[in-house]
Amino acid sequence: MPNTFLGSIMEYTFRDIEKKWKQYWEEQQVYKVSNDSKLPKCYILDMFPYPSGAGLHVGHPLGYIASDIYARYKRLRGYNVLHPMGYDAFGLPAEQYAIETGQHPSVTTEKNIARYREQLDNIGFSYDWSREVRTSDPSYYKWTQWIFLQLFHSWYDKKIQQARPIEELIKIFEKEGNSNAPCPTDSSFCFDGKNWKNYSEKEKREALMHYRLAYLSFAEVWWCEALGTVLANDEVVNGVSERGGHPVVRKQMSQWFLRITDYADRLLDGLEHLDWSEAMKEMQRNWIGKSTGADVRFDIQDYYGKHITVFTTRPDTIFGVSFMVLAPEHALVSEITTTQQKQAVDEYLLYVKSRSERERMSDVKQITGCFTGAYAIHPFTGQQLPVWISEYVLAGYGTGAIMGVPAGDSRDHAFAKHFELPIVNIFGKNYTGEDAYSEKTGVLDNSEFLNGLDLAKATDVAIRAIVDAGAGRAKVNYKMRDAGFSRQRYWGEPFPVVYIADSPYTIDEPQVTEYPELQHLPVELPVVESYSPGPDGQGPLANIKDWVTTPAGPRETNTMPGYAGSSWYFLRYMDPHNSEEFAGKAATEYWRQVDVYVGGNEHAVGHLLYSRMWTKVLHDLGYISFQEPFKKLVNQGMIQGSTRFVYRIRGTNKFVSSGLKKDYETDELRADVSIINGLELDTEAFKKWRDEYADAEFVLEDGKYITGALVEKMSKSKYNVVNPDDIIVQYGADTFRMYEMFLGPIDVSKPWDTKGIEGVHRFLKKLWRLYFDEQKGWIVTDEAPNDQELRIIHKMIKKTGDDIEKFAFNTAVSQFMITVNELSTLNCHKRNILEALAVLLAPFAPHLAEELWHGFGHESSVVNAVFPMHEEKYLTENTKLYPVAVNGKTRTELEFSLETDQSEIEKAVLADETVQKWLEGKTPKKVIFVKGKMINVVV
RNA sequence: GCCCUGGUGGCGGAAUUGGUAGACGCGCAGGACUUAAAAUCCUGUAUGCAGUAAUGCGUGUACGGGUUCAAUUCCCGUCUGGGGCACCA
Repeated sequence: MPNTFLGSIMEYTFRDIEKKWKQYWEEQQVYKVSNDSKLPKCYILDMFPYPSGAGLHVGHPLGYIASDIYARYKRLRGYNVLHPMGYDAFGLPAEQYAIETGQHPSVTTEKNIARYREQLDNIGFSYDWSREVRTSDPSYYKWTQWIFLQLFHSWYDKKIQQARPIEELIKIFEKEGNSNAPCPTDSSFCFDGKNWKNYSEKEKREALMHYRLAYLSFAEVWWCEALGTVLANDEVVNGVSERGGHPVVRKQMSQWFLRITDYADRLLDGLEHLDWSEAMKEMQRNWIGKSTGADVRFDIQDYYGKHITVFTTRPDTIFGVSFMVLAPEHALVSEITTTQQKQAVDEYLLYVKSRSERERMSDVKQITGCFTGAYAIHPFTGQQLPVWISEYVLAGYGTGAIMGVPAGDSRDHAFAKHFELPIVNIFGKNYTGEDAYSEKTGVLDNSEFLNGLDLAKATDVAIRAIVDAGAGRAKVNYKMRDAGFSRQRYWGEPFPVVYIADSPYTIDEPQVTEYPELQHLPVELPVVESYSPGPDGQGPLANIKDWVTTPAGPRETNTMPGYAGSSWYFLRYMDPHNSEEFAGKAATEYWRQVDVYVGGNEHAVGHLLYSRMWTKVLHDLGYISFQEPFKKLVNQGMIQGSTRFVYRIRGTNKFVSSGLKKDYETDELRADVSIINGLELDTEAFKKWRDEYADAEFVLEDGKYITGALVEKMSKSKYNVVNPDDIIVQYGADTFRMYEMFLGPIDVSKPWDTKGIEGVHRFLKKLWRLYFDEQKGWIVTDEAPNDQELRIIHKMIKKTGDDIEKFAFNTAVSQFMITVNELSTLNCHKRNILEALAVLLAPFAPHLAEELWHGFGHESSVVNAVFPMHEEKYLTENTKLYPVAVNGKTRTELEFSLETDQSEIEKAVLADETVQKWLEGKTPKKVIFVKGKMINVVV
């Protein structure tokens, strides 16, 4: 075999090899995917990244490498594989950076993307870059806006559990009002056909707003007076703004919402058929938080016709109520608070305004609240119940009010104890007086007609009684709330909305048609000079008069949130250059769902729920024929950083090695991982690292400076970031890819350790030497393989296939090492074995595999090779060395044929010398024999 | 606080369905080759005790219980690391 393709150097020269084949792939367009193929399809998708200014660190590509291996494997198995990549390019950090540096987000984003691309290309992915999408590209967000229009023009028909066009709802309203399509947010809002016809245009639109899937309503945001802007949760730290530490308060603002709650049941039920981890499904179930119970109405004393409605999952405990608690934001608070209590309530409200929802839920030990002075009336006993407000009741959950049942709920119990409110024991002996009894077993007491009833059965009886008394109804409640869809920001999709007489109209509505210039999609984000917030908490767009002002009326100045563009991007990859539709029907019908979706589990609820909702909406409206976006989901864990510490003797510029630090009073400081080899600090590099350390002195141990180490999140500020580019320069992309996979299971977090990569690199060099000799060059022979060699390669074939299917890449890499070790020991250089090995290697180390593949004389890329088949006959063994245990402890090993039956084995085992010794003359009770596994003698 | 998830040698990790715990790699120690180094190769490496040794016996998968002939694996409780909790993406 000629070895001219490599010149005379016969070492593993990964730099040349990788450069050569990257160029070849590019020239041959081997990763270009067609929508027109007879092959079965497979759609493998990575969660696209937000292109941050910091670039990729070694943690980011973990999932990308895994999906790339899977994608390459599927191609070898004969699939037409769609494996695209793009950028989630809108987001807060770019805008923040713009505020700080004055650079336009589109400029910095462009720069960051170029950097990401360069880093991604380094790693040798098989992406079809001709399909790249960017959410901030007008040709992309045109369709994000278009989907928003569909949401605006649709409502959810509960009867058929499907979204329908809003025109159909208008026809229903004209005919019969809303009796058959009750208002999703306010069941008391009723009208008939006649009412409808008499409504003004404005009233009609307000009524419809209660039904639209994208609608305008009010929500609280963090408002910072000093900065004159709305802040993200992230930007609020310990109750003050992160920038400047200014005070912040919750403030009501007009916001767009998506009516995701209408889809709650379908989002819940749809989980059943998804190939996602149980944990991930469970998180979504908890987020949706479906619970069944009852709405119960309590009249308010001295306020005729006013009542407090509570949602409870425990109507069976209705006789245990001894007080009521409203959320501080509850609309009734201002109405029912008595003059005597007003000051106290106002003070309490002020306190609550500064508290985040998180704090309110977390601080269970700190009990706060305030009496309103008002009383509610128990619907059965007529008893007076004091009405309190407290931060532990959240306005957004249920009805924003609860009935206090101290004997049955631990928070109510703590509240009653703290404020010395009465506790009614309705559980007999089960309630001890110490803690609430929250089990659902036992019998009720002190509960009138429920007395003696089993708790499990009492719920239905109680609900019936509540309904009969006209005091409420059975109710299903969801913890999930509608999704806030407005951001007071610049760097996001503008809404295709204008306000006419203060009412929002989308640009495709008839009222706007007289202004054709307004009807154009996309509504492009205007170029701005400044990113400072607009007046009254509006976003920066409000400052651009030219843009805001249109002949029809002012534009909406909010922009869409980060998840808008990412909720449907997987559809765009199918047909990324389509200018007529978000994606053509032929394309969506061919590619359909994503077969495997790989990404971090931090997206467990947000992104994954919104994508599922958008897919269902597009399905309901007839645009696509499937209703789940991601069939199988694989979550990758994080690669953590390994931070290094140096110890400075207090008040000096002298640093003491880790082992000696106990002798001094020291300060622990982070040092950059790049100037530390293992644990040993390069003291000269350290001096150069920062000016302040230029004349640092060191106290060494054994002539070395040993640093301290800690595993934590990889981040720039912790100086523990490792850049894949550096690793690739030193070891090559193939080593990097295999090492990332070798680190451990894909789904768990593990620390990065640059030292360990040597092992994988050594392995690739060892593999190389099966094919090449340093002096002789290509040494593969046509000699026929023997049985032992065949067994090795077939075991390898089976293991690789099985492991890739399971996403168990770490064990696949181990198996490669075992195989190469075995073949090296056997001095095997046979084509029959090594050609198959090269193909198996292709998904993991594509550059090296391509080199080897061409070494065999192939003209086409290994990407298009065929994955070898394993043959069972090489895998079956006919004898087994059984571990033999006495009373569960392994004492010896005996070899038997797999055909040997139990009685024969028993005989042989009991005759064995070692077994005899451990039996100590006793007769065995029984012998447990598991064929192919083990033998256990029980005495 | 609530929800999800992890905890196995000095380190990353392996272990079909409950069936020989520690595969593979790093690190470390010793050796070969070399003037030397790098590279490469070989040997050993959970731990305690006994033994010159081969080896033998005991302990051991965060901790405490339980089920089982047999538990890293199943059940109950405790401790602890990580992620999410609705405007970071």
